[in-house]
Amino acid sequence: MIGFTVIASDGAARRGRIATAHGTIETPAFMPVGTAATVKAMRPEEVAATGADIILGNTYHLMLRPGAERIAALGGLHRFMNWPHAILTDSGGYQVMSLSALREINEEGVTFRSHLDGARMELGPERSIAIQRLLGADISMAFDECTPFPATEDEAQRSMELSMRWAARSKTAFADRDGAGLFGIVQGSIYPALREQSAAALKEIGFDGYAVGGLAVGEGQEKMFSVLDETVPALPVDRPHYLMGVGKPADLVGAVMRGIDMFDCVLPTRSGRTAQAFTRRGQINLRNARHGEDSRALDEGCTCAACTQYSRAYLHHLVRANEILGSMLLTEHNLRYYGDLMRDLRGAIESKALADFAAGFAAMQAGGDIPPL
RNA sequence: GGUGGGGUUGCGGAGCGGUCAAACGCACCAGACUGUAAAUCUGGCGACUUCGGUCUUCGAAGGUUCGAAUCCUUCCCCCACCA
Repeated sequence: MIGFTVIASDGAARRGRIATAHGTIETPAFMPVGTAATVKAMRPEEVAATGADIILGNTYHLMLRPGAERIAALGGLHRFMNWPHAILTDSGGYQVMSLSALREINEEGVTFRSHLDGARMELGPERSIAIQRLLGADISMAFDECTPFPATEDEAQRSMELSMRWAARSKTAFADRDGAGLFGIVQGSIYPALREQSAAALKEIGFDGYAVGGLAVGEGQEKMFSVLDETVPALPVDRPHYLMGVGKPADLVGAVMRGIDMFDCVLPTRSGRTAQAFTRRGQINLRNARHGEDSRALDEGCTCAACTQYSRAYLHHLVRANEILGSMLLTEHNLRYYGDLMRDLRGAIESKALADFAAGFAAMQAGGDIPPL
């Protein structure tokens, strides 16, 4: 059981708090992704300093290496990776899609061939929940299939219904405890009727929070928003709403306005390693030659180390030279930018100024980067 | 001075009579990344182009041939070993 309190709202947007065994999560919240028990290129204290109250871990990756039992024996994931704050673990459902070439799916669950060494292993609702318990997750996710896109309505329905049966088994397998919760995941691709059925099925089972999955998989922002418009109102208002795997800054703003409270996405961390910076003026590729002699800050409105202590020219050099510090600084900046964006969204909701904030945000993003020197 | 090996599109390096504007790697110019098989992947990379082609390139200059980066001659450089 985890607590959730809505302390302010603005339109469909909510400003809330989630209470877990490892601290409070201020929502709307962005959760950096730490798949393999590390937010890549970042030390945990640096991750926390970007404003993150909670990060993600991954059932599939951690069961392969180093193994859930080993992590449990070493005191759990929080202690293992030295992250004292909250952790949400993904169930492995995303890997059902992303590793589709390496798995077979049936009613019972999924048989994976390890991407590391080819070994066969089974993962289903019961095992996934057990692993998340061993890891010590504050928020566990129901085992689901992230429906690929595009999917016909028939395919989406079969996939969603399987996920709903798995959701019920996940709930049964979950041992409720103080400060820890289990979230269900709405599927149904881009079909409103399926989304509605899925939400109803989950509500019937009863979860501590409700996630929207199977989005940002190629359908486009407009379609994603329209699915949210139809889906979020069908979710219990007194429980957190989590949009899985999303997204770009503009996706977050639009989704918050539609009632989403939590996000996770690899974009800020992965892009940090591929020279892409998210800034108040939009996306910037630090690899581009135009930054080579630019002594200005990456984002003049940002207080992170990359922006206050280093120039674009230096970041460009680090990236070109393939230096690890480049990945570190850009990841830190991206996470800080995401953290700042969420902080500002929370403030805007509190002061009922979200629409204005969103307009200002869009104008800044559309304005583009500062002109080259 | 002698013997041998070599000079290829920014660099390294294939090619050794036609299918060569010339493999591949790097560098360079861009693009993509959305519950992480990702410090990854994709495209471009002589010039011009009405996108079908046209033109100029493989140290230099001559030559052989229907045709030369590839064969011959001379010259200019480089490397290794021997004096």
